[in-house]
Amino acid sequence: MDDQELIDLFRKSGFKVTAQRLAVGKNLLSREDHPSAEQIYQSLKKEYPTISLGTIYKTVHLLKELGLIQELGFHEGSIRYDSHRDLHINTVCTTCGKINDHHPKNFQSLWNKILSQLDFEPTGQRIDVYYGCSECKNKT
Amino acid sequence: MDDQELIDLFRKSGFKVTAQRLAVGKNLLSREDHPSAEQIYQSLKKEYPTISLGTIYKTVHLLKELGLIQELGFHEGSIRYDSHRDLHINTVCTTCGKINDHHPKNFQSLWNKILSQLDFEPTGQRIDVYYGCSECKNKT
DNA sequence: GTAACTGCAAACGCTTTGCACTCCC
DNA sequence: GGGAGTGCAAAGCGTTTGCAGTTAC
Repeated sequence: MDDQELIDLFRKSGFKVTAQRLAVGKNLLSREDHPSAEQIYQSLKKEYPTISLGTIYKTVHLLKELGLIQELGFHEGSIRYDSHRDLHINTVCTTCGKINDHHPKNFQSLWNKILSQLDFEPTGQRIDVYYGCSECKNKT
Repeated sequence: MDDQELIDLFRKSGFKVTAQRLAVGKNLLSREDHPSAEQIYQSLKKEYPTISLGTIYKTVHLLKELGLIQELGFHEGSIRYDSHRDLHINTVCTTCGKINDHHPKNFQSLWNKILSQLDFEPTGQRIDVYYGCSECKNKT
């Protein structure tokens, strides 16, 4: 999704286009990790020194309403934001908390086989796999 | 897991056996839903009027350390506890928040096919499927 | 011009922590 | 008897809310 599509989406949905919204939207759509609100805030406040954490939260909720991102809650109390709405696995390092997307081969067809046995129509999913990443293992 | 096994597990791991720990453990292992700490507290305070929410949290962390339960964080900020450590899908109603376990046929073998493509050894997983349950749909 | 948005700070809710008292072993 | 565990209340922390000032359109 390029800048213009994002602008059009905001307008089409009846929301004003502001520098802050574009910044948060572009940031989230471009990064591969799954940042927390605080991390988004940190990475934007150099370019937008007056942006506030409150605005990050409000914008992130807006992006979620628009279907652009998914919220992933973790038990340490933090929420991470995932802009990749296609079917994928989140690989989560249980030590450092690093999260990455993963797309196994034939994943869609295998997943469909699993879903075909449910007696309802799913509206979405969240699939996490936990492990210890190589960097964390090497520290021991 | 019966009461004696739970008692033995506490002892074997070097923890004292108290009425509160047994109550929380038995409650969590016996129920099919995935309660929050508050829900566990509510269901126990009739029988144990002096039990505190703090003790629920401490006990739940202990049970997690012992590998008896899994913590599921959700973006509404709540944490739910799941005692079913075997491979399963959590079906989550996005309206009322109801969670149930689901065991599709051949799930283990399909899941193994997916995992075989990862380049690391997973330590666990969390699989949620979101939907609108029939009760919530009927309300509209 | 005006309704929506931002930034700030206070409020919120769930979870954790500290500590004196209690109870298991 | 002694150290681990409980219960209470206060503190912590990420998130939400309220509102005066600002900005998109």
